[in-house]
Amino acid sequence: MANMKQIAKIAGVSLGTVSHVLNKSAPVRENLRKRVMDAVDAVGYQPSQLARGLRLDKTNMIGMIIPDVTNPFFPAVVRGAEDVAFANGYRLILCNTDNDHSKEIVHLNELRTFLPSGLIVIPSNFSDLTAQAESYRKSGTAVVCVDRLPKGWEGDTVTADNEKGAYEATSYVLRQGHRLLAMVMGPRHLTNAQDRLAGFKRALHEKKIPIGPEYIQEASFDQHGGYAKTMLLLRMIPRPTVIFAANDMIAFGALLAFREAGLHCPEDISLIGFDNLQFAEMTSPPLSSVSQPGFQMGTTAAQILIDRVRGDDGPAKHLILETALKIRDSVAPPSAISAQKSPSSRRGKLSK
Amino acid sequence: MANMKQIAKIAGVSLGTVSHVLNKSAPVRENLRKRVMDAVDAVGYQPSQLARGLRLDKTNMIGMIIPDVTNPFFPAVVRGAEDVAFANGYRLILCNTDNDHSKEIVHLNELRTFLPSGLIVIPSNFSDLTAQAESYRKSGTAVVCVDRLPKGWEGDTVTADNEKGAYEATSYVLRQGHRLLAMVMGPRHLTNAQDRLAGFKRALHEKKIPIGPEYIQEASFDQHGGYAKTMLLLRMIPRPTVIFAANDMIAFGALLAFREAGLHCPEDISLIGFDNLQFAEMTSPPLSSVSQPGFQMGTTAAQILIDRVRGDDGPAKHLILETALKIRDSVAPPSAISAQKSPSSRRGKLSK
DNA sequence: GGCTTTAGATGAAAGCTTTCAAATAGAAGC
DNA sequence: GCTTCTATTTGAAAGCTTTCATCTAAAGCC
Repeated sequence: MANMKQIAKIAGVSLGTVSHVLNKSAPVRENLRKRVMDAVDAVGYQPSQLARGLRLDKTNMIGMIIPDVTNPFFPAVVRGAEDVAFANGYRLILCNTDNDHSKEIVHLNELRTFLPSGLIVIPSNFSDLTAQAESYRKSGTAVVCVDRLPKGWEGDTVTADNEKGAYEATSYVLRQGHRLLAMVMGPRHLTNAQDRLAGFKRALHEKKIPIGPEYIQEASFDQHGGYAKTMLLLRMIPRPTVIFAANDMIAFGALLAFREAGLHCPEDISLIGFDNLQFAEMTSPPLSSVSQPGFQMGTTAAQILIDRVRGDDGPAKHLILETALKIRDSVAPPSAISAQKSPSSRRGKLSK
Repeated sequence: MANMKQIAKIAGVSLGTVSHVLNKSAPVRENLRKRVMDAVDAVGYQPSQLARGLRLDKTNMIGMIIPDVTNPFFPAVVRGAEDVAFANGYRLILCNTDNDHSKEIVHLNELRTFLPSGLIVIPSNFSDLTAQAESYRKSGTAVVCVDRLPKGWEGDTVTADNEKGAYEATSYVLRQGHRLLAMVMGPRHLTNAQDRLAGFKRALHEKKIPIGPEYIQEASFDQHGGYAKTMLLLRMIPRPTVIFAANDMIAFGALLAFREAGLHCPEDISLIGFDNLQFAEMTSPPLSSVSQPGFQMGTTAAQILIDRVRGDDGPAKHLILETALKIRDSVAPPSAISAQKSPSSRRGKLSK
């Protein structure tokens, strides 16, 4: 591959001049400039990002650390980030942690040696990011945290309005007449799971609807967790008339559980999810869900990052993006249930 | 960040010795080795990948170029690749092309300047990869092509057995008694689309079932394409009794079209997909589909790449991974259709 | 004990860029 | 035409690693 030295030779100028032309770091007379550019075009020269990074103490790379690309919510975030990164000349190094904070640490340590301009992180469980980010920032690398926050985090964040989204979803099922709600929440130590729970509770509280702690089940944010905990909930007496799944994967698991229990949704039991994955509209029944702007979370995070790289050193930013309730067919008024299937004994409890 | 010079100073040895200890590139007496390692541990030294890459003319990065992470089939491939890459000390730079070959070229040109060890590419439409890869290989960078092949490609490949998978799916619907088949194929210029079409045709040919060209519709590999072309097929007379969708996204589009046309699947019309996406089991009805080992395609590609980097210079490898037919509920015998809904006039044509 | 051999350790160079101090060329002024 | 600036241009150094030719010191041999 061609290097600047060769360009300099072809153009008959010094190394420094080539650099100045390329970076506009000093005025260069037009004729020289042209000779340099011609040489660049002639050999298709492209500067070595490695040498550049080494010299500048910073590369055009952005480390993107996420739990798992295979989890359907994350690709949109990644894509959003890649889009604005790419548009601004940055490239993404993708790292999966599997939510394992020791794997996260490995990535964090290794990424440092690439001198990335910044890091976009969806923290793992029990993430140690706060401490690590400190040292990153010291060396001038921006870190922005997306979707959920590690303990003690005070830096830039981009999250969805989980609390409000959950509140609205819950209010919606309440308006549909449900009074016996259950939630399959995400892992308690995850801030987004906490916020969704908080929104759920606020809506209930506001309408003075009591809920027993056994109607709030914790599960991992996946189909398996959703299935298992829904099974549990279905056996409770009285059985809840609606389940709020803390994300769509959990909701899909719930749907599986419904199917296995011989319950029809929404006739026998209603369900509402969170994330509004692409497939929510394809399920049976189409799943009502709180839409979360994954792509936009990615673009926003990347944009903040790039602003930081370019010198913005204002106070920490905390962007909270709006959610939107997508109503489909998985929630029906509970009256339908009682009318159709519930034993009257349960109806009594329901109406209380 | 600490560098080797500091380690050398702390350990009281020369720069070269530190390097030899770290890389085991020369024997070093135990006491010195220990002093070096202690110093390394003390400051938490990690070698600069940039300087290393610059010196070695090769980094531990692998460029992964795909159409779009947001397309549900690709994350598994990415994840598979990342897993074995990571396990072997390599890192992935993720690039989305949106199937735009000019964007692909930009990535290809830029990635070069990182001196990656290799490239794993799912080529874009009309990809120029063949020419570019030539020049990459000249500079010692391995390139392996996944899922589909660009024109004239002769290097390493990892693909699914698209032809056989499609053949088996088609044979299956044939065994179910269908005689009036239609296919919504993928873009004709994509090798995987071609292969799936070929398998489809082979199965028909083998059973001597004729098919009019209008029953084979070309669509982009997405929901929108599937929807539009299915709508077209539904209007044909006679109407096909089963649609083979060249991938699950197309199948989801078809399902949407069915719904809109007021047709029930599989009672009124059967459907079979390809990819066996995670969500195929959640659709209504659960979608029968040809399972493609996306994750394994990723791991295999990365493994081949790493073997190449480590010196394997044997002839080009062409790995073809097995597919498996996942039978769910979207295909039923056509008799049910005729019995239930078809006007008798159509039944006559069907039986021909 | 003196000399050869060899294992081990060292310092410098190279890989490619940016930047800074220093040098040069051209222009302006008289 | 010569001096003094100013506007450009230049060459070298630095950033961090690996590697190679050299050098040192210890071991082996007679």
